[in-house]
Amino acid sequence: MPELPEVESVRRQLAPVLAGRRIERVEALAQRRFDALERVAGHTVQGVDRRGKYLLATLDGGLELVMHLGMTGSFRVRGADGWHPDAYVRASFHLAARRAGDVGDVVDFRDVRRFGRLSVVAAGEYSGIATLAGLGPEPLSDDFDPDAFAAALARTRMPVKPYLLTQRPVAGVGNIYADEALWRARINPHTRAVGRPRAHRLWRAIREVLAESIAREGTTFRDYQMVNGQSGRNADFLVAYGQGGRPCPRCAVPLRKVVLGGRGTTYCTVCQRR
DNA sequence: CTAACTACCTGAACGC
DNA sequence: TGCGTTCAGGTAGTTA
Repeated sequence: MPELPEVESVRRQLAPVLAGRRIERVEALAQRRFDALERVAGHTVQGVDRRGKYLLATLDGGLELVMHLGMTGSFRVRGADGWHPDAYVRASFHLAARRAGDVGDVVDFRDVRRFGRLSVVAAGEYSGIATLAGLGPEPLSDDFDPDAFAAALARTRMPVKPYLLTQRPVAGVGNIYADEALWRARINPHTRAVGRPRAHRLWRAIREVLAESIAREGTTFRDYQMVNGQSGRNADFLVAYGQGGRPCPRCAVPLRKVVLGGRGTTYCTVCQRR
């Protein structure tokens, strides 16, 4: 489901729920993608940050809870916004009460397809999470440098779109925003040699499409929802992703949908020439 | 080390 | 209605 704008929207709602709270215990299914979750018990969340599509909760005692929503993951607070657990809750975090006498909240992790990941690691120790360890720069920070990005695109021999999806040249771009940014930058997704001028256009387009979507709290098609259960509002603004057959907003030629690197890919054959 | 495949899960939508 | 096929916003493991 979620790419950077969706994960950032979740982070903004999850951080105030978890920050400063002690996690008393976790109930979790024994799942391949859950690791050392029991270690969070008794630790207090100091803050919730984000890198790319990963949510990172810093805990006291030098621990860190790494969370990835996969395709269908979401967090909900039990009893809030009409949420009651269903058959797809895979883990539940029981938080200590804020004050003596209060009832502690329960944060549920719901994940239909079970591609989500929850791991407890020593703070900053990402060697067991290869994609996070090799993650590219944050696209909306000063660490995302246009010349370094151009150099990375020049180095690879992969087509540009699958390369973006590896998370190595830049963090947080998935299938939706790759199609949107390539359309905006007028770059064909199959291109293997992106020169400096086009790389700079793509650099800008990535920052624009992500920032615009964050402002609308992300793109909802089906599963993605925020901690309050609401949808993002960006779906109505997509011009490429999911728009195959519809006229290109720039040149009116029908957009083409193909499979590239195993992922559905939509682009304009006229204004995104090879 | 890179790049190409395949595997992991489940449900919704679609074709017959 | 029922059944089989395809697709889905993402990695992670294996192979060449």
